Amino acid sequence: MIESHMETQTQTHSQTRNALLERLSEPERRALFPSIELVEISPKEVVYAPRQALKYAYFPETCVMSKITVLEDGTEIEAATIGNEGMVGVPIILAAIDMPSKIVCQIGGTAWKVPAEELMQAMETNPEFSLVLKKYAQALFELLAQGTACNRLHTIEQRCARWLLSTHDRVEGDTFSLTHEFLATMLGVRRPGVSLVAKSLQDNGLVSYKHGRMTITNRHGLEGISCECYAAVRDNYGRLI
Amino acid sequence: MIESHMETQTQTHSQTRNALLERLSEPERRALFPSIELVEISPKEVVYAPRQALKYAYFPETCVMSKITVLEDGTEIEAATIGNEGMVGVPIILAAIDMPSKIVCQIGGTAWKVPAEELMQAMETNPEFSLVLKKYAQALFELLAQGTACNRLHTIEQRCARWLLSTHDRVEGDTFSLTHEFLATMLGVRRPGVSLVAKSLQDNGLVSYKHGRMTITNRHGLEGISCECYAAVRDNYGRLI
DNA sequence: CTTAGTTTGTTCGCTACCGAACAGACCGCA
DNA sequence: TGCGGTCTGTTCGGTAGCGAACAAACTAAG
Repeated sequence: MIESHMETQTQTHSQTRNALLERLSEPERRALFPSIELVEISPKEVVYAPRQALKYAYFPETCVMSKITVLEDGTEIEAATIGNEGMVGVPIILAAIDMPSKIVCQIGGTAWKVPAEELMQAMETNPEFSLVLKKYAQALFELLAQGTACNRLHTIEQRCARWLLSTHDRVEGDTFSLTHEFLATMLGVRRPGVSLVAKSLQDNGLVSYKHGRMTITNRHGLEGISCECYAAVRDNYGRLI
Repeated sequence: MIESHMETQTQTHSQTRNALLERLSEPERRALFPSIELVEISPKEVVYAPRQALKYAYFPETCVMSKITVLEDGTEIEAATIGNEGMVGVPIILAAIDMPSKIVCQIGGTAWKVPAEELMQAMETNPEFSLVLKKYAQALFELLAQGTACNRLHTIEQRCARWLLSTHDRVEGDTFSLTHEFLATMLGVRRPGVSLVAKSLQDNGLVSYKHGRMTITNRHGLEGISCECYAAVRDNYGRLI
């Protein structure tokens, strides 16, 4: 449905709006991924539950997903944000059939869905694309390493700003759906903690929000508030890809 | 020097005491890694500074290394522990020429040193070994994801116990060199915080220490104190390798 | 054995954040 | 237009851990 809709609007998928897929020409994409499919993913949708078989990789276009660590008591906390700059399913290229993490959709939107076998086959047949995916895996690897430091050493405000910036980078426009409750879970803090910070950001004109809609009104200001982790991760990605 | 010493003691290196290298037969190892070398690494030695060219991979035998995230203000904090179960240099197999993290030796000992080119070549020529390294990369990947949650949500005591257990797994015997100061840096906390916890562990007979020497006296007890992250990471490694 | 350097013990006041709870505001739906 | 559910504002007391500082214990080297 979405597929045919897009067909008429774009040049028969010559644009994927995903940084990794864009490294392939349209004929290469068609050849490597005969079963590729554009799907719509809804907010809160669980794309992969822990230990669920990794049958597909997803290359986000306009959606944003999160890699979530789930603890025994059910507590969830975000480990990584994945959007149009990357892919869900790095473990597939590392020969895993499943993973302990959970993948949840943060911000609804579209993503390209590719069967795991086709992805693995593509790694074999196309060395250039294989290289791109490996470098993305490396970027994600170092993102997680930065996250361990960030979660331990930075304040809610800093991490909140970081999260807003990296989500803003991945969505269209300046407004997206986001509740304090949800952000609190992602950051691993209490909801009132986020509310307090959010109010302060709004009072300072950096963001504006109302009942589940967040708008970034001053990116530059947020960058000043954010911890260095935002820039560190972005720059490392830029160096690699 | 170490090389010739070992030659006389072991069956000409038929035993590597590294879980990953052990997946190769001795002839395979000789063929794949003509330049492999057993080296001694000293405590506190910086094996890789941030952004230093990744010329060698290291497969620890008796040493224990740490992947460290370095922040702009110079603060350091451990992201992962690497010992005889794994390797230093996963980014090499992900086509990186360097990385933002730092690699430091925690506990001195021996490691097998392999030129990056030989490792990359081995990935090409030996699919089974390539698979093992990919799976280890995946294990490390999920270890970092667990670490983001752990650093945010678990107490000093829990993380302290986790660290002691995972180091204990990687060294010979129950005693190793470790100061509170050093452990505090690894965990990203103050030194008195560690001293307090350490004293409590000692009072409860779980460990015993004096002036830079730590002895694990009750592993089982430590496992009870530790957060779930120790077991989660260990089990995930076990499933993969 | 002495001394200098390292390691550990312990204290202080302070702050960020927690867990819980409740009130008010907003929004979609009947 | 009102009602019920969702979202945000705000408060409370409590605690884990911070930063700084200093004292005591140990150990190695001369």
